[in-house]
Amino acid sequence: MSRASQVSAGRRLHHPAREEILLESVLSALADPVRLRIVRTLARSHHDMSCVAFDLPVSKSTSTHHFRVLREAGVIHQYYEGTSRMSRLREEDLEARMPGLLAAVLGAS
Amino acid sequence: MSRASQVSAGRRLHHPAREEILLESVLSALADPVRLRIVRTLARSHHDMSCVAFDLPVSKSTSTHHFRVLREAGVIHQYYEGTSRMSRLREEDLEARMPGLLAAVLGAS
DNA sequence: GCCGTACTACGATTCTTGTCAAACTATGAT
DNA sequence: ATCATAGTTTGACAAGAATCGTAGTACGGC
Repeated sequence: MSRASQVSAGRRLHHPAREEILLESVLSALADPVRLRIVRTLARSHHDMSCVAFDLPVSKSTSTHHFRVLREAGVIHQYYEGTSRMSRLREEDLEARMPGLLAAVLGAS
Repeated sequence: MSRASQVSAGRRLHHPAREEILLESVLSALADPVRLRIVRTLARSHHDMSCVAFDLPVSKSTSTHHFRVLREAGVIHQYYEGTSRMSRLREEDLEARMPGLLAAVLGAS
């Protein structure tokens, strides 16, 4: 395979465009305790985080699953940096599509 | 059975107290299309509605199920009026527990 | 090239959820 | 008492979601 491919097979990450982010998908994504924890941690940290930095109470493969759900719902953006996969909240996109939602979720008890 | 029981057996409705309303349960409750529709309809109507008034695309028993999920999550309050079961949004309780959430959900595209 | 780290993909399992139909209960009207 | 209306309950089923372990891939360093 040519060197033209910047990212090797199996390393492409799908993200919905801003307009494709759906309320229901976001709500489902946030309705899980593990994923809520990920989102809260990301919001507190103020910088992108690799998956290992989260210390989640589930196995690695389950972690991967939850990050994928968040990414495909449009809640987080992920990109590779070396062997790590970095995550950050898509705050602006979420604010544009459902104003106040993220703040309300993060602010709730 | 004595006349002391105001509401006959099988007609008692459990509602969580305000402090018992949990973010995760509310998010799960709102993450379903049928239930979101119920909530939006209630929010628009500005008065309590009986279940029949919703015209949902599901069977009666499925309706019952969805109203129960909303009630047990603390999203709606229900009470009997004749043979009807009336519903209303618990807007104040939701606002107290997770400020801005309901507005954000209702306001989203 | 080889190794370790970080993550992915697959398959299996188990749990939960949405759905329905059928039978039942409660209420109000006749 | 009978009936119609409105909703409940139960039991079943299918689909989906969360979980795991194992095996695999990608990258960086040696």
